[in-house]
Amino acid sequence: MSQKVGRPADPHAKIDLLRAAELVFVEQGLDLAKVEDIAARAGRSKGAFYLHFEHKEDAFRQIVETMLARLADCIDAESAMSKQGAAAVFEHWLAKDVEIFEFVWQNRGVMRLLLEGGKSASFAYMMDEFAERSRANMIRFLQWGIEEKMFRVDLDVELTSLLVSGAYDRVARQVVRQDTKPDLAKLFANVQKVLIAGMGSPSSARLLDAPVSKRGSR
Amino acid sequence: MSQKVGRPADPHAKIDLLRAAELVFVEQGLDLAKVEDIAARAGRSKGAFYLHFEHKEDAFRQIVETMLARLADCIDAESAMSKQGAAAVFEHWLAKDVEIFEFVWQNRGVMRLLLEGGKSASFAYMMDEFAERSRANMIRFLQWGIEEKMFRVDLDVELTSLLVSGAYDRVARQVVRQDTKPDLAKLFANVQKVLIAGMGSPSSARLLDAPVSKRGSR
Amino acid sequence: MSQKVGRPADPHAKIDLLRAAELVFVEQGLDLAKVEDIAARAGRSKGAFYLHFEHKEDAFRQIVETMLARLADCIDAESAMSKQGAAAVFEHWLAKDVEIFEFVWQNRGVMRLLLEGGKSASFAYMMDEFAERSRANMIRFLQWGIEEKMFRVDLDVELTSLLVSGAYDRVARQVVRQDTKPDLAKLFANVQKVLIAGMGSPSSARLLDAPVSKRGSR
Amino acid sequence: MSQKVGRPADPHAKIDLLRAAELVFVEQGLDLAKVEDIAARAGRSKGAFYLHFEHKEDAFRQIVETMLARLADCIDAESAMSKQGAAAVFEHWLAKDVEIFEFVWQNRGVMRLLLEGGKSASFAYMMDEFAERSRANMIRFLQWGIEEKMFRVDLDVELTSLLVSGAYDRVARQVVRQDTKPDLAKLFANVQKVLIAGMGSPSSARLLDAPVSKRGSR
DNA sequence: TATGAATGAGCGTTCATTCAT
DNA sequence: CATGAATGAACGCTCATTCAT
Repeated sequence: MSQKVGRPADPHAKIDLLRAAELVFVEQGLDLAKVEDIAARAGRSKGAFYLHFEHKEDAFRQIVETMLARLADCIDAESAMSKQGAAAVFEHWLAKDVEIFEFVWQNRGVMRLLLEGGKSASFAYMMDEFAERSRANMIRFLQWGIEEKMFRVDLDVELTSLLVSGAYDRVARQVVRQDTKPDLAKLFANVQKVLIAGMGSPSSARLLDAPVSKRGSR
Repeated sequence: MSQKVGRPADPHAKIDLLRAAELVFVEQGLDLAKVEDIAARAGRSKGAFYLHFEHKEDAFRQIVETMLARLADCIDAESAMSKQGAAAVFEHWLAKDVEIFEFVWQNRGVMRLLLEGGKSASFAYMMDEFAERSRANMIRFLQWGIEEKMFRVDLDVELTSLLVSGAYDRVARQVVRQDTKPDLAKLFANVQKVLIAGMGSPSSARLLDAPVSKRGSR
Repeated sequence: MSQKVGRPADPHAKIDLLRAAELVFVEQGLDLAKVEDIAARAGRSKGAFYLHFEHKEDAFRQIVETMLARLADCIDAESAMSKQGAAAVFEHWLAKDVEIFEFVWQNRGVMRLLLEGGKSASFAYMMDEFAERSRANMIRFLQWGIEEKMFRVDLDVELTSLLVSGAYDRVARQVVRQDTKPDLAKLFANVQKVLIAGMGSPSSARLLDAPVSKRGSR
Repeated sequence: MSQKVGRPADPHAKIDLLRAAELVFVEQGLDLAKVEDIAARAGRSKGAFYLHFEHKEDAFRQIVETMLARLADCIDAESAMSKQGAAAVFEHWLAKDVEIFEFVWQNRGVMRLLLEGGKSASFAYMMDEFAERSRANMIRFLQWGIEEKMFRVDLDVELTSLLVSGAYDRVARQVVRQDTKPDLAKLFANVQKVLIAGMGSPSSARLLDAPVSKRGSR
């Protein structure tokens, strides 16, 4: 039954290495990170690193993919679109934002790496794919919201999705740099307000409906 | 005071080198760019490069700083705040956006490098500084706009400036990747509309004014 | 005296490993062969390898030494010198050649490795020792053959042994590369003919007896 | 006229490196030779090595190719086949051998490397090609010699060329190992004698003409 | 000033060998 | 005896920077 199994694999080895790798990648970026540093930080040998990863990029990919997959789960799951009534939708949307950014905060090391471009050419595609996916998500949501009369009928969906995801992006960048966890509930309640109501006062908003050429005719 | 001016070397050398460096940095990223390539592209020698720059990063810094300085000029110059009336302000704001993004488009190579993290560590700080500065600018503008009743009195200035600059950021990222120049005037007219009016339909907007606890009419 | 014999491990282990090692060495050469490959091919562990061999080179040496020892046995055994009459000697010599090259053919993998330099430094000495030994053998044979009037009395024994062993060497190299077994009997009958009769026509041979200075009848 | 040429290339650099490389390759074989050793022996930096060679193998190839090309020139030039009369041919052949082995002696370092298999898998092909070429040369010579009645009419050309080139090979191996230059003229006069006259006494030679089955019928 | 040859630190990866189980 | 995880020395090659001319 019991196979001769030799020195049993240290079950912490890979985890230690991944953790150390995350730290080093975050600090140095993929290209500048030294495998030796990673191994040393994990209290392992360089050889141990190559026992668990094909090469440096492999470790990076594993870290990033794992995190993005979990984030994607978080984002996709149970859409606000099933809710009845604007209030419920907004409430759910808010809760979702809080949940997502909770995750972002927990993983702020890698998230920061990703948001700042991976500091490396060859992995931008991961972030791009993810961004594409999120934006597609948002476009569906906006279209549904328009049909539900929750959003303005004349909303430019493409552009809005771009602006909104940009806005979230920046919030994420801000959050991942914070040393203390911000009050996410409050933060996103406000974000929602700004997004939904816009910046303009009622009079300003009305102004925009006039064609550009007429505006200056004060 | 320097008596001996003489022939100050080939006055084009540095310019040639900077131009070549920009191309190579954009193509390869800071880390992967080879000084030799830069020199060759400039039709100069490697030695000449070190006659004009301390080291590779120095050239990069000069390129980026120059560009950001010009962009900052573009942004700061003659503020919308001097205008009378919302319409005029919006018009000026729009013109400004177009102008800025015209510049961004012209310099999309380096801009892209910056926006995507330089494909390199350690230069994020430049972008950060620039972003900080732009955001300060925007905060001033928002505050002024609120006083002028152009923007909602209850606008969260800090947060809005964050969201808006994030939105612009993303638009910039989109623009620098395009192969053909987008219609900036149209683009930013729409951006303005979304920003000012928000996403929500009137009823939605009203809803947000109620305290969270009251929203669910359940 | 060792009291505890017990079960002396798997008695096949070393044999399996040697067999596998031979295959891998032949395929990859000493330097490029990986201990891991050898172990895997033998269906054993890397540790097992080091239980039986000091190090990689040790296994290689054992393989080669074993083979050369068997080949030496083959060569030394029951010399032609005991035969009566040139015909019997030649016949025996031929039979011996065939036997030896039969062995060479059977072990062409390792033989090739050796003949072509082991694809590796530092093992030439084995081949050298073996060659030295064969040549000594041949020198004795030549001297005996001269005494027996089988070979020319003026034969330069040293040189001839060199040339003949070189010739055999080359035949061996040729044989170990073949994909199908050559007709050894025919091959070595011809070899014998050439060696004994030389290349020259009778007139040419006579010519050589004249001193160099006299040859040109000019 | 005079171009700015920077630090002029040290004209000895490549030569020094080639010489050093030759030594190191001869001592260690291609695989075990360290670029660092080569550079150090040449009194140059590692970088200098890569200034002149693509990679280690490139240097090896240059050394070997250069030498084989010169040797091939030596071998091909002005064939014995143009001579009239066996005496003249043999004389020329002898002179040629001496010339070739003079060259071999001069280049005994690399020659030894080659003859012993390059101690490396990947360059055997060079030696093979060369050997093929030499043998083809010899086959032509043997055929011509047979027509000219210089060689026995029943000579097995294929086999003889193999044996003879093997014999020369071994002589070469012997020569390149010597510490003092052997008397090549004397050596090859003897080689010629053995090759032409064979080893056998006249009676032995006659014996071989009988079919194998009849030999033992004394 | 300008050149480009020369330098050498630096790093990813392999694999023979060791050793805890 | 066996196992196979762990170790770390070793090395080819690159390229930023220096320096002789």
